[in-house]
Amino acid sequence: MSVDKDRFKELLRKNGLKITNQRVRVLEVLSNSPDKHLTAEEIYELIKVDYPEIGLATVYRTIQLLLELNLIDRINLDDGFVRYEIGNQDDNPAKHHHHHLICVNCGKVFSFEDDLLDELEKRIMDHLSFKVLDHEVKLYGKCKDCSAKEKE
Amino acid sequence: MSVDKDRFKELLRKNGLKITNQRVRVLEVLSNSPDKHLTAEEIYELIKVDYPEIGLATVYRTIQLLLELNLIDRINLDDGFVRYEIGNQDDNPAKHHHHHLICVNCGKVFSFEDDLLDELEKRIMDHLSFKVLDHEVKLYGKCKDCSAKEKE
DNA sequence: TTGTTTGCAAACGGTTTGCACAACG
DNA sequence: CGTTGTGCAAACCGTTTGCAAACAA
Repeated sequence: MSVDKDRFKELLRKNGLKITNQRVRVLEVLSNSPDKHLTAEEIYELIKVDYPEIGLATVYRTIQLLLELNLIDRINLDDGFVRYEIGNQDDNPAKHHHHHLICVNCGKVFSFEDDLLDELEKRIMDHLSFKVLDHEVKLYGKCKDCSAKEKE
Repeated sequence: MSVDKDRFKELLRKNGLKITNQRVRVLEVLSNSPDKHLTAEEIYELIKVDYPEIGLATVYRTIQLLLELNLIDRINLDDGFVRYEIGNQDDNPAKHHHHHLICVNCGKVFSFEDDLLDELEKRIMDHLSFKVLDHEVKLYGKCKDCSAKEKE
């Protein structure tokens, strides 16, 4: 997380952008809750606890910035909110977003890694001449807990 | 398409819903342009050509209805519009949505079928005890035409 | 200092909703 | 006829934007 922050500051400098308290705090909140899939509003509320002066618009603008710098990923669960999570730690761009399991019962989101899609991408490349650069996979179903509860 | 319409009318009747011109027309437009991934606004405009009295709110309400009846699928390309397309013709619910290839250059959307995900789902079931019911896969990349143009 | 960034509030835009009228069954 | 569906316009709500003040470099 401290590593993140340094990389972030360097990235800002490199792009002629200023290092502000607000920007650092947005990144911090996302770094400190990986796998939480926070909405803009949630990020805003979390920062406000220690830094009440921040504005929601700034959070949105910073999220935009972090997306452009490839530091965070956007997830859309089609529930009316766009969510964000800290991206891959390594520098390799355009590589291996993880996938999401969404419980249709309790709404919880689980992440997982799998390289099975590599083969799918190869197949598409061959059959359709479509060069796959990135992918997004969402699986909907019932999580362990909800399945268990159902049996009662 | 005429088959669709009959099945639709039957479904409406079965659920105590009324068969209206507006409902039939929304289904018709979607049936007549499979693989077009129309937005609500586009559906509205298409119907207005022959039926100018229709209201946009009715289109939205009918889309909602068609989703609940499992006759259409929702696709979100994260471009600010939700899109809709006619669903699987066969009656089998919760089975085999196709996947989407989205060209990051020209925005065109291609559909394809692949059952490779079945294995992925099995793997998840085993490892995470998560029961997968449905999935959504989006692959972003460059289509044949855009790749070709780039070489010039 | 000086150009970038921020907070505020107003605007935006796709979607939903309340209501009186229309029309399916 | 009674109940469901429709069109219209207003409301909604997450997100974006314009602008003057605040601040990093």
